[in-house]
Amino acid sequence: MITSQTECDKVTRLPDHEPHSAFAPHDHRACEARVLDQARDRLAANGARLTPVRQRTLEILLESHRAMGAYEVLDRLAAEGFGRQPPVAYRALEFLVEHGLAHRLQRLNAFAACLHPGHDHAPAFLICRDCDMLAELPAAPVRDALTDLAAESGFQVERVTIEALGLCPACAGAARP
Amino acid sequence: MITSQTECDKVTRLPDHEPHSAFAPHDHRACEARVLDQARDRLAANGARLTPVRQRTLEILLESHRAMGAYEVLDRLAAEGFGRQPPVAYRALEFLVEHGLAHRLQRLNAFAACLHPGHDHAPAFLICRDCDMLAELPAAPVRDALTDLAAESGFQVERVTIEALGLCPACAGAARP
DNA sequence: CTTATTCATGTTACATGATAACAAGTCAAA
DNA sequence: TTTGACTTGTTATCATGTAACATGAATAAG
Ligand SMILES: [Zn+2]
Ligand SMILES: [Zn+2]
Ligand SMILES: [Zn+2]
Ligand SMILES: [Zn+2]
Repeated sequence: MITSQTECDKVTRLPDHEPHSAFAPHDHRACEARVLDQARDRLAANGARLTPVRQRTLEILLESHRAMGAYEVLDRLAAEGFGRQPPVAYRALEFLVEHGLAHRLQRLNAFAACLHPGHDHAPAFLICRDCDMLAELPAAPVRDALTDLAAESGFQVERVTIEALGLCPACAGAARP
Repeated sequence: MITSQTECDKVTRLPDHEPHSAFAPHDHRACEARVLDQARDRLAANGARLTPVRQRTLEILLESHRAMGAYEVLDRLAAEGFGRQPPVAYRALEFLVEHGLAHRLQRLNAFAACLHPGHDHAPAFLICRDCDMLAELPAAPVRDALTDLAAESGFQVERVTIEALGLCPACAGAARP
């Protein structure tokens, strides 16, 4: 494990790194390219290799702001000539998660590309129950509230999972016009 | 679905309902009996039936302050003469969750008895990575922090999962003497 | 350059988690 | 007492996740 739970969270104030929420309309090509670049930098810094399967896995995750199941990823990889057995996908996904390039969504048993891989972070997730879109949120305030509460009973928090299910702006608007 | 996300959270200030954290040493027999009683009351109020499988499932969950996998519960049920097929356990567990008598732990793919079933609530969970013990925490402050953050991007939060992994007081003490 | 070592990729086989669909039994209201 | 809702059980199948092992590629020593 290389990433740390300590989150930067300055990221939301740096337009270059986090220009908008995933929910806001945006140039997604640029979004993909930017993340891929940052990912490459980060791996180089860590001395880890972005091999073809790994890169392709990241690209597949990056195609949309949605979480994908491991088998969905595997089907894509297999169709492109990579191995067709589960460990192929799980290993690539695990690698990406370990290096902070993807997140695992516990509620969904699924994975999603990290949108600001330049920073170690443990974000909160907003998952739209209607369109499956996903956004990362700087979780520091939320996490701190939890860590404080836990400390009252002597519990030492190490890793936190914060996932919200609900309606994204678009779907909320469509439901109630 | 009968339970609501709206949490009472007054519960921690009512010694009768939440005398102590699950981590603190306590008379667990009394703990079990109290929860079982409250569960009965609640089901009666809802017009739902606590059938033998359901009661036994709840009792099994209540034996420890740990989360149990569905198949672990199933093995126990089967050994006591109930059905030995997965739906037997999943249905009982689903019933308990629907009526606010048990929680599902997303990180663990497991279930745990609710410790204060007298109130609708969506607590945060503290999970000890060493001894697997589990505690419920009133999550209102944490949840509110998240709901506010989400609102800034126009997202409407409906359900929230908050689970922390770390060390309980006992295990933290043992690790660093 | 060659060999040793590590890391990456692929496989098979299996373990664990979850649900669909159907049959039979139970219970209470009409 | 019959109806209809609910409960329990089954079989069968799907979904998710790993262990263990063999082969191949990249890197590091020698
Ligand atoms: Zn984008
Ligand atoms: Zn949506
Ligand atoms: Zn107890
Ligand atoms: Zn512990």
